[in-house]
Amino acid sequence: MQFTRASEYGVFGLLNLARRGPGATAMVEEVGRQEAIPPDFLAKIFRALARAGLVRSVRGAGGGFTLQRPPERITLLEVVEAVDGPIHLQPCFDPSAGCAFEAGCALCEPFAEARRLLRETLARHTLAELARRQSPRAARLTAAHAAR
Amino acid sequence: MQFTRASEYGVFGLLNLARRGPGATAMVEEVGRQEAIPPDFLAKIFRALARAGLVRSVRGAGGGFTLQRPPERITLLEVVEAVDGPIHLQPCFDPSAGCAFEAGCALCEPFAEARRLLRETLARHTLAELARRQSPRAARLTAAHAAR
DNA sequence: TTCAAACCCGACCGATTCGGTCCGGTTTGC
DNA sequence: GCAAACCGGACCGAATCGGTCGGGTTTGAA
Repeated sequence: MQFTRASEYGVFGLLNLARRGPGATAMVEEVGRQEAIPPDFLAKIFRALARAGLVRSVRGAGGGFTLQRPPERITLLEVVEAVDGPIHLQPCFDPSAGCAFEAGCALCEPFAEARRLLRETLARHTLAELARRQSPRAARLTAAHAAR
Repeated sequence: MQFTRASEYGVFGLLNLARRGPGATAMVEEVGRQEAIPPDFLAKIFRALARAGLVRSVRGAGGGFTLQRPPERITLLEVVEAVDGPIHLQPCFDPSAGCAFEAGCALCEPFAEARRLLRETLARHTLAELARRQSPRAARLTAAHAAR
């Protein structure tokens, strides 16, 4: 019952872009280094974010990634769903599985409610808000390491 | 981002017990048949529920399982956490993993909030309430099958 | 006292997902 | 035309999921 590391990395990656200010472009390599995320993996994640329209890719030399929208208009929910796919708490909520919301299933309602609340909560937080109190991950990691 | 089938089965299994009335004992085999759950798998799940104190096992001939508490005092949250383990939305919330709630991590707060809400929502629903509108799963499945 | 019913524990298994890595291809700026 | 950067997808080892199975223990009843 967890989100994946990929979606977490996705958030960190986008926050890194957000901190650079409006319209800034950065390479995956650099973002990955600063956030302590394997660059090849982050590249894959950014491609998913690009497909979801959260980020724009600029190909060729001097290229990189830019936020497609201002960070106050990108929510945590959008990021995690772009990377992990839509949130379904129950196997049977996934339409590709067979459940079909059987009539008389008492579980559907509570889980649907929980799902709605979870998504609303994540949707309330924007990248702009998070960026305000988020330092680069690599710096935090070395700080934590030093503290031991 | 889902609960497992095992926790879903756990709820169905306990609801089956609840519908039998206070103090009733039933064998895994029978519950499994009525709820269309592989009995060996359900047995494993019931053992987890027994370890969590939600259910009491009676060994030997004529044995089976009984609810350890009245169904109005068993919540959905307890059942799913007994089977799936505690809910952690982020990898880093799991103390066995390495994260340690690094200072400056903007993600911790929103995810902690989401987790709290999710758990509260699941905790609001009791087996008694669910049982009131829950028919056995096998019956629902054959009904759904017939409808096609 | 013996037998069978029922749970207990843990090993195992195939399929899928996770977390990454890598490689060949394409686009672009210089 | 060359190098920089993204693109797509194949691949890989480890872990998890959804079960299954076999052998052991407890218990009631004949």
